[in-house]
Amino acid sequence: MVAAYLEKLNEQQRLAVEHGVGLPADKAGGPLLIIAGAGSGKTNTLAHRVAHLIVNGADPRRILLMTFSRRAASEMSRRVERICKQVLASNAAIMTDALVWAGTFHGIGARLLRIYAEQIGLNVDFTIHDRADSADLMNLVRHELGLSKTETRFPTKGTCLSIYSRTVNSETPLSEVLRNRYPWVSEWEQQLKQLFTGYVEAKQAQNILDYDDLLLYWAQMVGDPELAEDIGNRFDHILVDEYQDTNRLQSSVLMAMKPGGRGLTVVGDDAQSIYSFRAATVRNILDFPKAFSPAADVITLDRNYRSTQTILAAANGVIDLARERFTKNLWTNRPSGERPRLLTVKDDNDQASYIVEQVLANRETGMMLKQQAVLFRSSSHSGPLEVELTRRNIPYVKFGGLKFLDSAHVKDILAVLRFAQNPLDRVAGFRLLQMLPGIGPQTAGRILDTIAADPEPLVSLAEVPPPPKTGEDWAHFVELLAGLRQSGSQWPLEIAEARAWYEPHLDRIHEDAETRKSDLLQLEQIASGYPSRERFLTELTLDPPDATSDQAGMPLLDEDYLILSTIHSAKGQEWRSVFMLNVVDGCIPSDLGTGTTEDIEEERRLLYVAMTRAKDSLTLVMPQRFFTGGQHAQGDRHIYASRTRFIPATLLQFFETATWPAVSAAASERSARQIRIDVAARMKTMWK
DNA sequence: CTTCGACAAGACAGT
DNA sequence: CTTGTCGAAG
Repeated sequence: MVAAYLEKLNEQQRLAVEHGVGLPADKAGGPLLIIAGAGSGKTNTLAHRVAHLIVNGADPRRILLMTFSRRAASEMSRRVERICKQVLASNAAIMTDALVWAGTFHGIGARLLRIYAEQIGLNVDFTIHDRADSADLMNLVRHELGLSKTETRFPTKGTCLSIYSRTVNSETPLSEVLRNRYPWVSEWEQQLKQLFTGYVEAKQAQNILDYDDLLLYWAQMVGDPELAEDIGNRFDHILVDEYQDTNRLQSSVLMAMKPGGRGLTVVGDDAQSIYSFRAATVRNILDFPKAFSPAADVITLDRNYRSTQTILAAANGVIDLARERFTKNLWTNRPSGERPRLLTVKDDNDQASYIVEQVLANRETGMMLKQQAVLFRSSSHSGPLEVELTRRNIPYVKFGGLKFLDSAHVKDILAVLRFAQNPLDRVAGFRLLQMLPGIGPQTAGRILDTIAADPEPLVSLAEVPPPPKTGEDWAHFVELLAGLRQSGSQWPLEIAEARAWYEPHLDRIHEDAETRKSDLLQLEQIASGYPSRERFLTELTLDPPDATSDQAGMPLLDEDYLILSTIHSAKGQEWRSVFMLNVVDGCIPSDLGTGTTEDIEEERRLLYVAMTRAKDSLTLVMPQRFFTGGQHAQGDRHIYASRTRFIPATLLQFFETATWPAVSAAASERSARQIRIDVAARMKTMWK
């Protein structure tokens, strides 16, 4: 007999859901790997598995569910609740609300570290640095060590942090990382070691963890057998989504928590591995089964429910050419539709015009804007399209690229809060102090040194002699921080105080103060949703709002809007109609950093991921003239691009090739000429 | 000694 | 658009 809520699953999905549930105790809960192809109902299957566990008596508080983003975690919780409702009726909400351990690896790591802080000699009040803060700190150390003034150029702060991060996340010796990924900086190995030592010391002195530390400390923590057992025993079931995009460090953590693999389920698809630049390794998923004895069971979901037969055939064609393949091709029962379009246009302006025209035409046939998406390799590629959409008054939301939190004024306000939370945080303090007139790097550094020596840094701040040229502003600043230090319980109010203090400086520093002020109001709005300053800072750092929609002026949620997204941010999503920009060599594969074969292979998987997002209609657009980056908007540096190497002539059979606009080039040139105003004639009549 | 404004050269993807 | 460097001015 099959429970009603499992009836809609196919045979493989049901096997994955029921695996180990209801078996005799010694057989139950062995490790499980689910290879889930694109559109194979992965999220649904995982949600059913969680629900099935709960319905069969598992304690939801003892289930650890790790996903790639917070958004994915809350989506999963929602689905689990819906499924449980069919069985548990009104109790379902209570049960699934108890599903408290759902989040990203980093988020879960931060929570566990706060719980176990004392036992591992960590100050529980640590603050977390995001990528930019970490890079700034790296830069401070870099200057202190005199590495910024070397004869030949020392790598920039960003590169240094990337090297550090990769070394940590891939659990690989520095020399090897340099040899394989950064050969051009290998001469600096000794200096890098020195820099990284200084960086680690600085973090510890300032009570700061960076993203990598959340995993690294976690891994160290479970390296102790007693702690490993204690932490592992908190959870009866651990489920990990998107396993192909985890790195060595993450898999080490998992293996230490569940050495025998009991209660461990991982889900992923090696064909969709697109995060190796972040040290993710496809080996995790490939080596998972034999990491245990007896080996983990493997269940493959290869039936695609998303795309039409024709779209799937083209996507399969692309991934078939991959150098290494581990999973088989997807199949579907969905009927064939139109073949995907492979469209040639003149340049990126035409590309934008075409997409706007097509999107509007689709909407005429009843396809909401929300059911359509435009994907691109790199955030900057959507520029001309965004201009055109704005001009034609078409609402859109963009995922990926510049973040709300990356804008200077938002960082400034957050620095106020971070400094109040952790006065040892030099990056925040540096940023804050230098906002005051008359204070530069030197003075700021001296002040921070002085107060860091005091057990109550914020109290000693009041005793610092006011810098001569800062005037009134110094008193205001001291007053603000004294207030923030005391008003711990007045949480959402604090951010208003910080804003009130900041706005005069904002006016002084930035031209476009008004638009920035509305961003700050927005930030205050977001802040009011969190219970405390500490939670706000932690969660905002770990899970930044990921669409520009979170900024002021976003379309309301019930409005219709077009989706613009980088391919990376499109992971796990689907739309009826998908357009992809710049399907040309130099763009995909990107001409930056595509030295190695592995890099190229990853770009191929990116194209595959993009194509498999489409349900009914897929259009790949190829501008012949492609403007290269690194120049002003009006610059004219461009390349004559050719079709991406991932769609060689042998694959053209899967596509409908076309050119747009359909009219001849000469005709379009003429009509363009007619639209122009006759400036010369106007000049002649100007003085009459 | 320090700050500050002006100027010239790099940039991807994102927890 | 940011970051490093320069020279002028306090």
